[in-house]
Amino acid sequence: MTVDGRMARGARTRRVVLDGAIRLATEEGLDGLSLGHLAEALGVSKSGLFAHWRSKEELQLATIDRAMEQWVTHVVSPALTAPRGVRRLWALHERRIAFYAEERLPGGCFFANADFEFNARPGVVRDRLAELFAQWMQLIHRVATEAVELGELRPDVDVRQLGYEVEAVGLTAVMHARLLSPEAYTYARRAVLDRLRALSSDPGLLPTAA
Amino acid sequence: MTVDGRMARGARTRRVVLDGAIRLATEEGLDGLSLGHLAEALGVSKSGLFAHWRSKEELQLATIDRAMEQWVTHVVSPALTAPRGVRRLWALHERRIAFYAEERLPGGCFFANADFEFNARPGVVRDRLAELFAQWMQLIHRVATEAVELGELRPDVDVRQLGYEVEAVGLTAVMHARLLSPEAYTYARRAVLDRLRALSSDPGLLPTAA
DNA sequence: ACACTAAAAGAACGACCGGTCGGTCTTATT
DNA sequence: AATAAGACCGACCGGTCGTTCTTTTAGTGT
Repeated sequence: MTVDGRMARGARTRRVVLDGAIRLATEEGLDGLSLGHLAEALGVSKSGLFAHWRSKEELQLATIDRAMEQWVTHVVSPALTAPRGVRRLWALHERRIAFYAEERLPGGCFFANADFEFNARPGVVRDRLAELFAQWMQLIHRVATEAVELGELRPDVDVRQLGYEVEAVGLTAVMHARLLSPEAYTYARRAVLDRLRALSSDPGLLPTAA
Repeated sequence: MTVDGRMARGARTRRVVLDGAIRLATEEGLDGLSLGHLAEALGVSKSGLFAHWRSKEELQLATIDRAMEQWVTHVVSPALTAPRGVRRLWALHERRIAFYAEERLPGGCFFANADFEFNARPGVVRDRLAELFAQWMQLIHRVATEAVELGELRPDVDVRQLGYEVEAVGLTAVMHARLLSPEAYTYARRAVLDRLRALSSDPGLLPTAA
């Protein structure tokens, strides 16, 4: 198995550009981001970007997919090491808040920002964001359902309702923390922890305080 | 008391322009909004806008203040007709969700969108948004505190924690409803109603179902 | 009728936008 | 050694951005 050095170089560039695009997009918006700024921030030429993506929209779609890869790496995968059930649901929320609090991205949450930016802008970018959002909610629902099936959450729990609440508390955290007070992270942890403990058949599975 | 027709005309124009700016900003973003688009949508000239605001930033600030007036008119004031206490807190949330569900604005919630757009953009616009956000949270805290003092909410309720949860559930509703499913409004109502009923000394003050 | 004032339009500006083009350099194929 | 392919650049395109300057229009007071 030989590696084509040209292709490898291109792949490396694409990764670097997309990571830069994610960072810049959290600050300027996914659409507000200009190719000139991006190229300048990365020390490449604007036209060089078009060698890898044929339009700004294509670059936006690639950026979204790359951001999801990062999200899976830093949030989803670590959470999946927790045992199935209520502990995994808690881990998912806990990891998300931790990811925000680490401030790995300069402008908060890529998806939260993009979802609010594009929820009223028809087009393929909005559609892709909606699709990934649906997948994310399905993940939450699945993990919650497992907790119910394992008997760790009360059988009358509405997983859609619970999923909405967990998502809402998590989504708000970054913005609230950045615009008003970092205490938001504490509130976000406690809100979900208290809720899950209240719905648990064995609260001992969860930590006592956030 | 005589009215100068010229000034009255100017004031009317300002109101019309700001209302248009609010609507357009929910779709294109408060910064993404261009003066050309705004002028065209209103059937006025771009330069005419500068007769009333000296820069785009000034217009953005005026738009924010006008949006807050609308928010007070449609959400806060109606909610304040409810009796002090837990019913008023519920009314505040209920009115907010209703305002979203009415789809009075074409692009969702002006403040939610703007807060996510500007939370990483230093400047006077961000500062003004943060200030209004703080005031809004203070209103929630005050109404919740009244409910505790009246004995309608359990005395050990942390109003900051509760306020965060109410705000999170409300903030998420529009985006979730628009991007994924209008059921979000139902979840948003039930989440807060269940929470308030659970913390109430007399759940009979609140409706039984959302 | 006239001067005065505020509102609004028109034309133009430099800067920047997304995007195209011809070309160079590097690497792989034959 | 010749050829092809991919990565990347500088120059440039038409168009739009926020902003300014000049002019016209509409309404007020004498």
